[in-house]
Amino acid sequence: MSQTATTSKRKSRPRWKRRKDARHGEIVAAALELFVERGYEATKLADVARRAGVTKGTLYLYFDSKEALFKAVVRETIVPVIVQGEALAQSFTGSASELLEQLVRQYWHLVGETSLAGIPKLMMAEAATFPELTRFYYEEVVTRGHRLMAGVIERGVKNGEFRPVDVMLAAKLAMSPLMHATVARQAFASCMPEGFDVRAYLNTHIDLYLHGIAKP
Amino acid sequence: MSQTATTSKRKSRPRWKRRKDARHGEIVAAALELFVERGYEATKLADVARRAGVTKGTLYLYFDSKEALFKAVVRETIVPVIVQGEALAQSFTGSASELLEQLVRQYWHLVGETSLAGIPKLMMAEAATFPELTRFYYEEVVTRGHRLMAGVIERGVKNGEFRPVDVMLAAKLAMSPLMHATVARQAFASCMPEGFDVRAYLNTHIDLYLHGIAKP
DNA sequence: ATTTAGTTACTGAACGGTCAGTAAGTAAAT
DNA sequence: ATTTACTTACTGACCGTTCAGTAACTAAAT
Repeated sequence: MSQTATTSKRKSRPRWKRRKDARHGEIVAAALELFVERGYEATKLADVARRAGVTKGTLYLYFDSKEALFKAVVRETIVPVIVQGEALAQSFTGSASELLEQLVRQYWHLVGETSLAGIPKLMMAEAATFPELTRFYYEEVVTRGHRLMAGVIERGVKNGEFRPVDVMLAAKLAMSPLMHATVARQAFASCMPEGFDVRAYLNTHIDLYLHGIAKP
Repeated sequence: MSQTATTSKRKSRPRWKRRKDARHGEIVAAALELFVERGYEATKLADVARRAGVTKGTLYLYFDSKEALFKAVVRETIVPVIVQGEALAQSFTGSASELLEQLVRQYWHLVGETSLAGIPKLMMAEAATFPELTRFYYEEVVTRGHRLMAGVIERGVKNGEFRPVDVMLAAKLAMSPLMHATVARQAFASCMPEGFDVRAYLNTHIDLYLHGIAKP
């Protein structure tokens, strides 16, 4: 114990910095990772804090409770994706088939292969525990996503590309292989050594689906 | 307080009964319900015990630990379903299209609308926490289910009913709308007042899928 | 039949580790 | 010198697990 613990000696760069603006986002990002990895209950706030580069007490300067942090994670990370999808559909000028394919691929690009892929699994797992958040998610993400896809299919039905179908059901069936792949990949990642070929899976889905719905 | 608590007076029926043979199954059933409702961590053994009609201590006469109980729940409830599916495929004599439709409907009959519907959601949610159980589930349920369906599709390809496709991918795509519906219904039950029409969903899936894979 | 000695399924209370939340104190910034 | 972002040390409740004790049952002995 020579002089290590002495604070008297200046010069050593500060042990921590004040970074008010950055903390919120960093904590949410850290929490997202851990909630996805371990689930809500099994995630310890001390671990979230460490991964975010702060200590537990700091979390409570930015979030009221563990539950509030969880809700922030879901609300702040998922909605932007839907907005992008809606923007794509808005600006697209090609056929309904092409747009449907674009949306499927964009979903995978923006969600399936990013850290957001954990959110659907997380919501499924914790839905019963947070009814109010679940309603938010169901309306602002699930239903909104289905409506987006239903609009595309309706376009296709109206212009004669697609058979007349229940557009809402057809929309759900266009999405469900994506959703299930997203969730299953999270859960069974360790069981799929060099995991299953997503590109081929998406191609086959698009192929089968468009054949299935196409007018004969 | 007339004479209720007196033990001196015989005739009052016993406060509890010895029912060794029934306990195991009753505890597993209670645990399944609660694990599905609340997730593994949030499920308290005291609640499991109460629902099973015993006390906490009794659980430890039948299971070594909370984790052991969880594993027993998954292993003992899900495997029989696969066995039934394989039996159906074995004995079936009609076309591949008809068998595929039968399997889809039977899955929903045996899993989707029974208490077993909670298991897939549970496994997705807790997979990361129990790697060894997850491997078991992935091999004995997921992969086995996919192989079953792949066999049916291969039949259809060989006898000319279906287009030549990657049978394993096509199998996954036949199952994924079912799996996703199973999980989503568990999670969003409260958000779907008088929930979505499963019969129509299945019909549309079968229709779109068989049109998609049929030889032109 | 009734007593009695023995077995075991089950209870209930207590223990000890864990962790969300808190508050007093410290150091960075202005 | 003052403010405040952040740390550190602490608390209280919760819950999985344990185990000494008890009540239900069994059958041998009378």
